[in-house]
Amino acid sequence: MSAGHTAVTTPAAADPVISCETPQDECGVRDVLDRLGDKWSVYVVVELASGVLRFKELQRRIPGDISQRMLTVTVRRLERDGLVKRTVYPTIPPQVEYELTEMGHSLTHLVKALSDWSIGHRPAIAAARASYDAAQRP
Amino acid sequence: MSAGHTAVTTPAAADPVISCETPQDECGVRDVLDRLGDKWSVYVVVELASGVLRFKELQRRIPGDISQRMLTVTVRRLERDGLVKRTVYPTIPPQVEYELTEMGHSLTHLVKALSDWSIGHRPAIAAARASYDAAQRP
DNA sequence: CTGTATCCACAATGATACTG
DNA sequence: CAGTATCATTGTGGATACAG
Repeated sequence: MSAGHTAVTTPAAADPVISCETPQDECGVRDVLDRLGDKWSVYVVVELASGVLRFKELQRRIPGDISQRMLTVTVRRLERDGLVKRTVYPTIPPQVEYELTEMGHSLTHLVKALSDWSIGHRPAIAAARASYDAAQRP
Repeated sequence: MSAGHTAVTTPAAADPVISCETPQDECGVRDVLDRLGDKWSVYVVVELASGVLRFKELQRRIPGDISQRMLTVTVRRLERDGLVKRTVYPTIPPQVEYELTEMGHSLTHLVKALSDWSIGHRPAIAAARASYDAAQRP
């Protein structure tokens, strides 16, 4: 080990949660996180998890009033990432169907786990926030 | 079923990934997603997963050069949510240790799953993007 | 060392109007 | 219906200076 700095908090350095070749690497986790992190992608995946939907129907089902523009942007990104398949029927009026790809469906399991965790820990998080806020404003 | 609109894409409406009381509800999933979605929280959780770390050491380990300000903001949010415990030793110079709470550690499993999925599907996502981009620019 | 306080740049989102 | 284009607004993050 290199000397030269205090060893006060030399950490366990146990099993890393994300293992990369280089420490400064992100292993592409950010790619997925960016998609999960934007405001609407998760909801699109969630809605499409149960079946094929047209644009307008998808828009109606997503909680929180997603704008036409943002739904377009979001499904395009998901399509580009290979998570969503877009099928255009050249009818009048136009009809476009969206569905998850196989990879998209595999993400569903993660979203489900995320959802379960969120719901399960919601009270604890709320309590922690209340406690923290109370401590900050005596 | 209500008549009045085409039943072209009546979806399966199978098992919902996220089940809420009201369709417009989010079940607090967004609370967690907001934390997972910001630029640094996941990396803080990842680094703290392997042990206790001081501020500066945490900053050094996080990939991508997090600024002092953003690290402070991030750990404060995590602390408020009850995911991180902050311990201050009133020494000179000051010494502050960060560690995951039990709840924080439980999140680690999710992050691990996320990481695994990301790494596993990284090539597929890259291929999908390349394919999509190629199709857009003939 | 571990912060806090400002100010600033830019990306993400939203509102609106228009089109095939 | 399913978009695209444009503009306005907001949120998030980064740079910097300063403090206990």
